[in-house]
Amino acid sequence: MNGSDSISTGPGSGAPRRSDATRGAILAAARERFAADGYERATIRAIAKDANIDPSMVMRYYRNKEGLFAAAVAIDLRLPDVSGADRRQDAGRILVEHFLDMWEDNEVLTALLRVGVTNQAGAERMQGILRDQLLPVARQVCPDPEQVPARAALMASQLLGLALTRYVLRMPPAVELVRAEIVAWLAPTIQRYLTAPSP
Amino acid sequence: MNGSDSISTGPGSGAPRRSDATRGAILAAARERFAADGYERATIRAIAKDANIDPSMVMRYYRNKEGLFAAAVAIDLRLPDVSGADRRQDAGRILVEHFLDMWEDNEVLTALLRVGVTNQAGAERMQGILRDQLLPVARQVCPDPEQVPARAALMASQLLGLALTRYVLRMPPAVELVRAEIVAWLAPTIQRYLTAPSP
DNA sequence: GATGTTGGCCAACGCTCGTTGACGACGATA
DNA sequence: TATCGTCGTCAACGAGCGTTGGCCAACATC
Repeated sequence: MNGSDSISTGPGSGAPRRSDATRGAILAAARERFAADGYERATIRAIAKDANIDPSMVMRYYRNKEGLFAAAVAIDLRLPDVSGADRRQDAGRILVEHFLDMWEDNEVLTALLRVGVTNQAGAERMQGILRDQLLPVARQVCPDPEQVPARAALMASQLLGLALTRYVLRMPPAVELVRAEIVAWLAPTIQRYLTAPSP
Repeated sequence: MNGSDSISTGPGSGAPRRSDATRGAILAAARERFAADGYERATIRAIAKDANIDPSMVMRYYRNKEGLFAAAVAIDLRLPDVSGADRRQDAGRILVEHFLDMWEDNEVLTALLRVGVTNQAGAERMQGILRDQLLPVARQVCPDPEQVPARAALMASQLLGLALTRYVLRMPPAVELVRAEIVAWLAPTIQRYLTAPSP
């Protein structure tokens, strides 16, 4: 009936289709290419070849390249709750560890960062994540509600900066840092940005 | 005589030429486009149009797109000396203020960051800047020589993270921070990354 | 077994890109 | 004034891009 039924961006949109495997292969290939090459150089043709299907299938399932990107980088950071009195003073460490977990096994984040830098839609997606996911966390632990956006932005600057130097630019000294070092250095920074009195 | 004489990447390569104005216009337009659009979307044609000349002139003067990029993003951070005993304890503030100065009036840095994220040559250029310019500064103030690379990388992560969120992604809360706030929040972070005992 | 729907491939479109080479106009030098 | 290197334009090339539409085979439904 509805023509747009055949365009889906995720689960929960009806019965399983025979093409679900192909759709998944396309999404997986797209994430990999977007992460490795950025928006412009990740071509539909290359993604289709990775997924072993014809480029026209990508258009059928995701309408156009923008739709494919939107479907490929749907992200839930699954940020932990840090509102408890005991966890509040550990928020920095908890958040840094969580971010490292997310980045290490999730190429979607690399894709999003790479694309966000050169693509308006990608940048807006990242702004949305800051607003909808990072800001609420800051609100949990930050004393003054008025300072929440600024503190969330500071936290984002340090966490994204680490991701940038380590996972995207791959600067050797940043790559060589081991997990424990990163946590030990960054956790106090994040903790201070979130809870320390305004300097 | 030498054909490659006509391809120059900067001053000091001989007598002034009649085409110096054009060369400069091309470089200025290239910087603007690379900063605004990244490597792929900054087309030679668009740059040439901005400079009011024919695209083929760009090729004649800079050989190809890669050569143009290399010429456009030659960067000297002009990092201040922080080796004096009195300045050493102020290194964080001095460096943060210097970085803000550099970023605010210098679109070359935005260009380099935008391109570094999606282009291998750009990424290598940034690695070179970390190695040749940031690392020596860390060496001036860092107690243990063995820790210099790690500490420089931490400093880079915070400074580039700020540039990323504020000047490239333009996340609203990061844009709204005023200069004094940024210095007050980031200076202690940088100072700690450089001089605090290993945690 | 006929019919309609879905999954997939193929060939082509219009467009833009980086790049090339031929050619004319200008200005310095002799 | 004649010559020659420099500056600039114009038209075109081959390639790759996103995207489209037609076609065929496999499946589901009756």
